[in-house]
Amino acid sequence: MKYYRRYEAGQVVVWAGDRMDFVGSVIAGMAGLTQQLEDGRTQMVGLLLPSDFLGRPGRENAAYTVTATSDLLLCCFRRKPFEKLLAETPSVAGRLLQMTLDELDAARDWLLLLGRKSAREKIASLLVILARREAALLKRRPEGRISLELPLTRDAMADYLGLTLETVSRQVSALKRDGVIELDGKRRVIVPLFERLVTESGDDADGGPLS
Amino acid sequence: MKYYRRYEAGQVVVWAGDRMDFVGSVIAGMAGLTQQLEDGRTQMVGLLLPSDFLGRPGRENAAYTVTATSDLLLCCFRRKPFEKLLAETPSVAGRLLQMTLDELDAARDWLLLLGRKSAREKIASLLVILARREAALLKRRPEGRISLELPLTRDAMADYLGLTLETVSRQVSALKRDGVIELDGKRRVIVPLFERLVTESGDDADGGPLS
DNA sequence: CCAGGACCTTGACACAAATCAAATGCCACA
DNA sequence: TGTGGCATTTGATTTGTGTCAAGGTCCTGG
Repeated sequence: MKYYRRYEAGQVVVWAGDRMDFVGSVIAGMAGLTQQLEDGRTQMVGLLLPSDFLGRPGRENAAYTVTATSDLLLCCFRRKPFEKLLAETPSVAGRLLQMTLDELDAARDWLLLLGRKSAREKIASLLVILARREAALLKRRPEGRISLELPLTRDAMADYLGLTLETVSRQVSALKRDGVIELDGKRRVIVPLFERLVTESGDDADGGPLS
Repeated sequence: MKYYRRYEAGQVVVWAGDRMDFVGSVIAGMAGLTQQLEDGRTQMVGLLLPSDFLGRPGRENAAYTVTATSDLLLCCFRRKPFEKLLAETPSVAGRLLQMTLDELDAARDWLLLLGRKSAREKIASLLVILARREAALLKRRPEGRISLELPLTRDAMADYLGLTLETVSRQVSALKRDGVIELDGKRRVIVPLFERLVTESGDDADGGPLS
């Protein structure tokens, strides 16, 4: 009933509209949920990091295209048995409800970002979120000097932030020039002072309790 | 345990951060969930229409400010008893999970709108959504000539669409000039051909099954 | 009937980000 | 050691939307 699936960076896990008869959760790596208009404009609408849930119980066909943005390891269950488990085990249903509500909150924060933030604030916000997510797995809170993995191409970042890849590149360069971040290769970012990055992100919320 | 609350257009139901010890569902009217950056930039992150659920079980304090955008009638339950009911009645929990998943899908469609659509497409999309929601309550599918209520000020529309109220006004005028819509007063919109409006909205999806 | 205010529309101009176009760096592989 | 391919950076220019400002419409209450 439980099994693993592995994908390389760039591989598609499922296409929007295709039948999907498993659900799963991310063990390692990162995946993006993507929507498109017919003329090709693309928006990433979800970022799946380790511990995130993939799939929707009670739905036959995937609503979004899921792509591995880095090498990805999923822990999967066949959908039907999982739905049975869900119906029979209130604690599992309750857990899934809480996770879904958290995702909804995250999506709503993202609405604020897409609707009202400048390009520079968007980039800073993305880095803040990745840092917080990474720290949360270790039950820590990011502060001071930190280093973080950026398992996304400029293009994927642009799709996530509602920008073009040129604008992403320019703003990353600008943040580097202003000393907010340093780059170690293309995919590792050093943040000399996390609090500075949070200021640049526009929202001064402290990231909430460590739940 | 169950009771009603009534609000006038413009009234605040709860402020973000305030204690909220009830949950509820919308009977009539419309409400908006709103987020803000400290410098005052505002983004509406949810639109509550009749049948929508308000509040989050297991959370003491409201995450968003809720404002009635038109006269509003809520059916409310005290939060604690509701949480007890939720824990004891799997069918209620299941129903709430489905509703939350639907809201998440709606939020994700909204991400695409905010990230990638032009101002004109945003306005058209909002009208399409309102028309579909109104029709769905009557188990119908909008087509041909339709008329719909617009229980939002230009300012609220701007907050929802990630635009300024001036741009909203200009684009509404442009859609009228191009014959896509007609106005009957400030708050009632006639759509001579719904399919045309859908084309203007950018996504050619047919709105899915009538579920 | 007029005054005041809330909401909306329109115009002129500014600016952030998109678009179009090269150039550069980097890595795998012959 | 070179070569081709790909992601990224940088530059020049355009454009859609924001900003600032003025004027209009409609409703309410004196």
